[in-house]
Amino acid sequence: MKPNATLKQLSETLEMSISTVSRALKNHPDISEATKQKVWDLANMLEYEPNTNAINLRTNNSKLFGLIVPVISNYFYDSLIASLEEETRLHGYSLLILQSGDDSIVELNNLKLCKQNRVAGIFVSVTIGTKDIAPFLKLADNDIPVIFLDKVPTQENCNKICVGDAEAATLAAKALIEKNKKSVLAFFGNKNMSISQERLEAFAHYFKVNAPRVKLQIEEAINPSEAYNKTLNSWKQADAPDAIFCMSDEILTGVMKAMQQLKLQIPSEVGIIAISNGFIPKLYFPEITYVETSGHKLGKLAYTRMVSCLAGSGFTLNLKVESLLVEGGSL
Amino acid sequence: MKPNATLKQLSETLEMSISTVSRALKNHPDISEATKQKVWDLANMLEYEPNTNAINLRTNNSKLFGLIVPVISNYFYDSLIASLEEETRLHGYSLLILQSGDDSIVELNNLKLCKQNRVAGIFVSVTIGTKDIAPFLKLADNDIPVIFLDKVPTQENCNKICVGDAEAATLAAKALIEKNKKSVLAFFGNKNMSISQERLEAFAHYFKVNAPRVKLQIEEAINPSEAYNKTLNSWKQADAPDAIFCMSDEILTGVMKAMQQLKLQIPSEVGIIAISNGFIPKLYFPEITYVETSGHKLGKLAYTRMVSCLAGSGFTLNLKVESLLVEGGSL
DNA sequence: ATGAAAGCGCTAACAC
DNA sequence: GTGTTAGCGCTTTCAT
Repeated sequence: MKPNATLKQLSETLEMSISTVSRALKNHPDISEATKQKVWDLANMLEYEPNTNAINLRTNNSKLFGLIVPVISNYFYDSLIASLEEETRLHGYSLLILQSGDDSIVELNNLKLCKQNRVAGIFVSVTIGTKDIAPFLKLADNDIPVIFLDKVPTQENCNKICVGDAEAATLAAKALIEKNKKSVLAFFGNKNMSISQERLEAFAHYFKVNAPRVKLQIEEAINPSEAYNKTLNSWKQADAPDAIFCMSDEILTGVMKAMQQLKLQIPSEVGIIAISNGFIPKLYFPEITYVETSGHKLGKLAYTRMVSCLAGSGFTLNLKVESLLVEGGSL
Repeated sequence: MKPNATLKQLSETLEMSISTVSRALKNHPDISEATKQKVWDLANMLEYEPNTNAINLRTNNSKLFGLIVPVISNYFYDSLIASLEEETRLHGYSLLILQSGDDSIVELNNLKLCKQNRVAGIFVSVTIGTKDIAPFLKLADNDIPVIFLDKVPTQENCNKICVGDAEAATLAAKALIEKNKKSVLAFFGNKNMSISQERLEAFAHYFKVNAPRVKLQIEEAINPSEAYNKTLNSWKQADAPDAIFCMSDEILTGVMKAMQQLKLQIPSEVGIIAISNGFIPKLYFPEITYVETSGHKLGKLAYTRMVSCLAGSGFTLNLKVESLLVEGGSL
């Protein structure tokens, strides 16, 4: 067990003061080239690595962000996380990633962990059961920015970055109408989630205004198998739909499984469109037409917003990442 | 900007010494109940949170592990990471997750970050280009265990946890033979990766020994579209295979896209079997039969091994997570 | 150009 | 049962 090298150790063997060594290592202009050289040589030889804990303690700030998400392994979050991790790392920060498992108690514990680690800022995608966001907002007192991502609270006075739910749903509705679909089976997720509500409202509204005669069958599907079963049921009825809209990848997978079972031809017998991150739609033939809601873009945007907040942006902002239609061959 | 509460602050307003406060907060038996009560009350009121940096500095150890992976967003890693994060967190540790982007320079930088943060141990899945693992092995000098995961180096003298490549491939081969398949198209990934080599070798060997008359067509597919194209090509030939083996999810997605395009009936016209984490196979109808290589199990096993190492297990170990056949309806 | 010294927040050995 | 003290590794002000 060889302990890590320290400034003290370097200073002793070099017979210099700790401050000189410290300055040399950060290329302080006051230090002579000769001294720097000696210091660097020994530091390299001993594989000196500065102790982040000591630095953070001394300087009272850290290059660490916290990220709290319901779960890492998910159609959407994995790309969001990947993007956020990369963005922070490339800017000299690290990311402490914590899963809440969609449990608000765990979420609060994770928040505590972030505080104890004196993170410089927090990104959080709240659980479905998070009612009280006061614990998060209180961080503002300590100048710790909090950026809510994707699953955001309904309150107004906070920084939020989300997918443009209404915009995405509207784009999908528009595409369906343009393809002249007459009977659309539309799946939305858990009714209690704002994401479902907003997508549903915008979707239904667009049809009402622009194509009131299209038959709209709205269904709730809280998981793939529910989407699967409800799709199969629809084809047991007399008048099957000529298009299906899937609010999420989760739903899309269930629907597509049913499509395969029913051996339906896409798009000739039935058109499919989804709102998605883009990975799942590309698994099928033909590839599914989808409105992209990019986790990657969301991560980048969130980081940018964090930087502004750190720089002292006083107000709160509600940002949306733009959606766009990606044509597959399914509609 | 309200700074965080400190022991000093508490001790001053309570007119006690810092050590008393510190002891009270950790329920040291020496401290009277009355004192503890007072301390806790104030601590709660002021939302005192111990400063992890100070603790780590003082105690010279941290409750932090590092995890270095090529990429977070991946068929396999996301579940591995999720499992590892959960496991560590439930045991009081945090996980610093770093992506190398499959770049060995970045990987080395990430390693440095881990050192600077004085992590208690490191999990790493090396990049495809990582030749020299000396920088990792050197951590043993500092009593920092290193556990290689999944993508492991070929050297022997290190702790490795991987999927049982040979076992998984053998199980798949066995299943194909039992189903009496006569002509198998088998896809393997990048030939330079040990994972491909080991799976291929075991697979081919099992056929050679147990069913030498089965026609085996071995193909390399380094991404989904290559698997897709080569599958399409196979059906342009006169004698199409009666089964396809996919070494990975990545390959499976390409193959299945081709299946849909060719409108082949599974399993009547062609049987499919894959080695997979389990998510992708369940997207299709019928669900794909696969040999499970679980990222979840791998994560748990890795954590367990880390604990042993921390407890002083001197030797190195090469552990494999068991594979098992999961029957879908595709074979 | 270099050094001395204080102090970040905390723990723990040693007093009493 | 509580207080005193030293020190973890580092930065930074103030001297020289």
